[in-house]
Amino acid sequence: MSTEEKIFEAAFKVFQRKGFSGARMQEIADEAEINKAMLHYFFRSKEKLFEAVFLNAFGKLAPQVNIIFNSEDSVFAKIEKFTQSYINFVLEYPFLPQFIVQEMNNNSEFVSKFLNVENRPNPIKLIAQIEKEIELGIIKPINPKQLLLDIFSMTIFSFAAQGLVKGMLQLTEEEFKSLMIERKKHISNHIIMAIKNDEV
Amino acid sequence: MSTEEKIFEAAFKVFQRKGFSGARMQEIADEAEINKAMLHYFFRSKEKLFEAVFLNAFGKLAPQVNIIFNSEDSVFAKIEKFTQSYINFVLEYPFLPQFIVQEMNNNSEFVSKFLNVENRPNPIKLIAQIEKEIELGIIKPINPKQLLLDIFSMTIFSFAAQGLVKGMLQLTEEEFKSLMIERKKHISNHIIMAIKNDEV
DNA sequence: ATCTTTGTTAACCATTTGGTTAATCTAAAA
DNA sequence: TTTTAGATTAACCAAATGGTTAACAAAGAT
Repeated sequence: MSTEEKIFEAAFKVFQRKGFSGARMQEIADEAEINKAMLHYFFRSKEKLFEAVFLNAFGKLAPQVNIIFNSEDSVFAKIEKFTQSYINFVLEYPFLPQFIVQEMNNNSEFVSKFLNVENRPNPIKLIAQIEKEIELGIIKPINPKQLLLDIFSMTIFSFAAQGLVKGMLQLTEEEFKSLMIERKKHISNHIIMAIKNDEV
Repeated sequence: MSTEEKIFEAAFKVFQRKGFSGARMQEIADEAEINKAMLHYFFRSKEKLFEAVFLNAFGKLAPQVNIIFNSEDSVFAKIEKFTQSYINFVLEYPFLPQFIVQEMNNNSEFVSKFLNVENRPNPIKLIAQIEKEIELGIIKPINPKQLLLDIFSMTIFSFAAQGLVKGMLQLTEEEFKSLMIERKKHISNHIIMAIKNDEV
């Protein structure tokens, strides 16, 4: 592994567990087992290094989301696929959601950058599709934005607020993980149950 | 307002928008329009000041939650009351959820302290009640912890991940707020719709 | 063989930051 | 009126922190 890669991976870890302002350049250097000057040699500044890490983290999630959101599937199928694949993915990077949510809250300057990235999660097509399926009587009348919030809330929250969730429900790491695995099926069931139009 | 109160309120603001490691003692002093030495005169250290602020923030939410969770209402009524009152409250302190979630993720040392606080949100009684109502055929079979996660996710997420939500849905402050007001009714409708047992 | 580019290190630097101190002020108690 | 206890300030301090530099090593290129 090249020095640059070592730095990047170390920064990825440290920024994730400490956030931007909590992270220390020296700690990243130690984690990477290289001299601190190398951080600046390859990435110029803490901001640039963070930006690289954040963009990479964001870039891991966004395309997945878009592929599903913009496919030809029905809304129900999209909900199933999204929740399943999102949780599967995130179980391997359990601190990504926390990290992204936190830094999008704290660094509003950054936010605007990523909103203009072409591959950002873009729900407009899905919103239109929801409206259509409501007209067709497949889905109960609902504000599509609320539905989107429901989907994101139910999938992302448990990971983004891990500390709170584990604390409140008194969960060990193991219990949390198996609850999340169960949750994969639960979420889509729950949402579809709530919005399916049963009227004849 | 006493100097101590001024400091506390300023710290409340600054910690909320910057987090523990992002906040600066000087910034808090400036916000309070007092000399920085007064912070240490009244609160000894940054940690102690933060602890006071965090405990207070947490204490604003926890009792409300418990009163509702441990009342004699039905589960459906509790869900309605909780989502309504939580969102009402949080609309006045829109950055509290973000703050609590973030710091419970970042300062695991703190977490244990608040878990032992007597007034912490304690869902065991509600869990038992959910199990009972499932047996009675009022609620569909469901893991009560998943239902709790659903409730918390749907109410807290939009506030805790405001940056992400506003960014993704391209919402102005106004639009966000009115969406949250609409959400007050939406959440309980949605959840009850999903878990109500319609079988005869 | 030597020159040049790239990688690497230790020591160093300026600034920031949490925290302290000693002097001063204020107001109430004695 | 004098004492005294708490409140307030400016100046100061040591440690931490992001960042730089100059010397040096390694590896290609000529």
